[in-house]
Amino acid sequence: MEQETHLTESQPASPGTLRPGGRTAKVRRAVLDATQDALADAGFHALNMDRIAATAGVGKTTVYRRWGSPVGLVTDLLHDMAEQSLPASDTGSLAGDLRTNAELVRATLTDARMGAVFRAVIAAAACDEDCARALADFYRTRLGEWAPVVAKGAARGEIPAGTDPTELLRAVSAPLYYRFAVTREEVTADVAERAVTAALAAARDGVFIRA
Amino acid sequence: MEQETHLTESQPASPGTLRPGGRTAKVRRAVLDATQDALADAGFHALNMDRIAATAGVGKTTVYRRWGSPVGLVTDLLHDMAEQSLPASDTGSLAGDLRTNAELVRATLTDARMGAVFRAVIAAAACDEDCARALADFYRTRLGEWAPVVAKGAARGEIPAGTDPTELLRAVSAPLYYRFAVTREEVTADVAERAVTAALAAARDGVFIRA
DNA sequence: ATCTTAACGGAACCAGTCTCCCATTAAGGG
DNA sequence: CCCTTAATGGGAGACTGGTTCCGTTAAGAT
Repeated sequence: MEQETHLTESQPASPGTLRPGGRTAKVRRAVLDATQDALADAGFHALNMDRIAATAGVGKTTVYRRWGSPVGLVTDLLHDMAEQSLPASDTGSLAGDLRTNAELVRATLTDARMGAVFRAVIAAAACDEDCARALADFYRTRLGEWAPVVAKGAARGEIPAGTDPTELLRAVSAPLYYRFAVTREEVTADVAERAVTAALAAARDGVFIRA
Repeated sequence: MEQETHLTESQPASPGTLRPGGRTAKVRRAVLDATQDALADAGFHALNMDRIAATAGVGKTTVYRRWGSPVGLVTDLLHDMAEQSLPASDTGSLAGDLRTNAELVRATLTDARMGAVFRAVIAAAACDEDCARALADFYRTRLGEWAPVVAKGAARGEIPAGTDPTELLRAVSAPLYYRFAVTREEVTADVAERAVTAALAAARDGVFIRA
């Protein structure tokens, strides 16, 4: 809603888009870094615009003007995270690739810093629609990066043709995130392994064939 | 942390435990109802102790004293929700029972009121350890109620003996909650159906046999 | 090099939240 | 039925987080 506010005022565009040179970019970097730090060691509820401005070494007016609110910060952080994509693996077998994927997700969620960030992001998305959209985009991007892995597996005949790649990938991630965010159980290597095995078993049975 | 505060003071116990007669119980009921209403139509970020007190027709001091903070309210609401258990189904086949379970979860998450409550609860749990524990307890309870359904299915030979009941149930719920809380995709009947089919396929393959 | 103005930053200001104090009500025991 | 005291309730005051104003800095154009 802050976003809307200054758009409807006399401002021609949202700040940072018209003159995104050195200073503006530096400010954004500092603020997003500070945001991630804050989320990592205090969580979303403790996210405070004022403190972010202080640790980023930036005027708090700037933070309020450009991001508007704590969820605004998280939303932009999410956009930033979506931009820096990391490539999918290629172990030669679908099972191997999915195992790598699951292990990557597990490592991220288990990592003290990244785990806290993801927790915060999920909480923020539960509070705000814009943030929810950014989160959805983030995962759409991530799943899209891994989809070719599944397609190749299908081409090799490891799973039936017509299997929906992202559907299989979701099946791998779901048990990990479910434990991480909902039941708050520990996400062990065992859980990741079982997620892969289960998803593959279902895929072989043709459960994920696109309708 | 509020909880701790008045425990360490001169108070002998937390309020409401020593004299839980008519009034105290009535206050709790009113406050928890108001909390659920507030979560349903404004979300967790908008949860406000002051307003809760007003709509519950209760002094705000009472709300602060007994619950301390918004997460405190949600935590207690969660305990309350865990207490009112609803029984598992018995359609005669494991597939049927799991389908009922998945459909129940889907209906809950899709329902405007309950969906909002669950979203809020997940957000709150991401912010606070006590609340996280309460959430974990809630699901431990729920899964425990449905475990017999799986055991009976195993006894009937629909899935291998030694299958971990709650593990199978988690596999059914995970894709629904993953979409609901993480990727924020729509939780359709189709998704629920596929979750059941996939979980069953994996179970038949012995993926969920207890180590 | 100079100019225009987008974007930043400091400080005062305002508002909504929480806390504390003390009077009032009623639960549970005799 | 009465007494003790747990628990509630109203209101004043403090505090923190957010907003606005206006002067300053430097990006991008000429």
